[in-house]
Amino acid sequence: MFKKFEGEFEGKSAIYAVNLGRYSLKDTMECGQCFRYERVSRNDGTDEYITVVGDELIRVAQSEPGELIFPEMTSEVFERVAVPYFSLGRDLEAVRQNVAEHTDSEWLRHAADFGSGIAILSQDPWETIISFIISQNNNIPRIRKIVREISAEYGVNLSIQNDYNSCPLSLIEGKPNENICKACGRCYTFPSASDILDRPEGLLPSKPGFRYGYILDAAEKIASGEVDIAKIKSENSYEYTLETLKTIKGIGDKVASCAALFGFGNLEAFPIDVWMKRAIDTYFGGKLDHTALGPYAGIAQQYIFHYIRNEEK
DNA sequence: AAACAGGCCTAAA
DNA sequence: TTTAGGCCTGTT
Repeated sequence: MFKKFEGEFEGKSAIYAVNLGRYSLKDTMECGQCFRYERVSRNDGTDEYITVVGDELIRVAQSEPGELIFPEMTSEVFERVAVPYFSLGRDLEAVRQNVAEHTDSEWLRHAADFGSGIAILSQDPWETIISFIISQNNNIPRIRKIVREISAEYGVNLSIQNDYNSCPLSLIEGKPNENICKACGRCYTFPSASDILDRPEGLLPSKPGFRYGYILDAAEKIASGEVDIAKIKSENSYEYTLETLKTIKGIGDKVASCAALFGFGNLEAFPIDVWMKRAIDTYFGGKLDHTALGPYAGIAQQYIFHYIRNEEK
């Protein structure tokens, strides 16, 4: 189990989380499960990630194995936001082992070892739904751009509100500036469903294309309660999550299973996209029964995805 | 410049 | 029940 202690970082108070095993901040943030982070190179050669989780602007860096630093964070925010979001309580080695026990594939066991530093983030379900609607027939840089622009259009600028000096451009400019921040767009909260319904045309500048109607349908069904996020959570059933989400226009198996895995904590969810199809064809003889992979099948999916994208090439 | 990008919808067999 | 086109936009 990880340990927390309060310390200093660059002359300011910070939270340290240690004893995190093989936790890899880079692999966790960049394996494709989230779209709202910014990587900033620090003077000491390490990378810092800046992201917005709910109403909190989060800075985090990994300076050495098994240790994360959260600069300018209070203990309260750490416990309430960072621990669940970054899934710090999960024993990653136990997950890797569980996946290894559920497969005969030597290749998968190797991929699991390679990706054992990946943690599944606990992202906001609504934001996850919209993000993965946007992801369809799209590439990652553009997904990130659209999500960022929607946030800047509707959201609250936490950089200014909290008087942080932590957004990438403000570090250069000296302090947050409304105009610069609007152009940067990286420190804004994500809008609620009703924010979008109040002014749907605010989506247009980000050019979501044919996904525009899908986003609106999701906003309508969720704002009206026709799709009830709290109920999906309390049911805690992968099947129920999938079937409910798929009533939203523009959500099929792939998008629904991504939202289930990354937003609702259904760790047995196994999203199958073009990359997974290729991997299954190449390494599993064209068929893979993911239900046999156990309670962490979704993490096995991340191992596979991460491996083929980072090791093979 | 045609094809493709971490899909889904609709229409037609 | 399965299959083919089309779809916004941006990039190569």
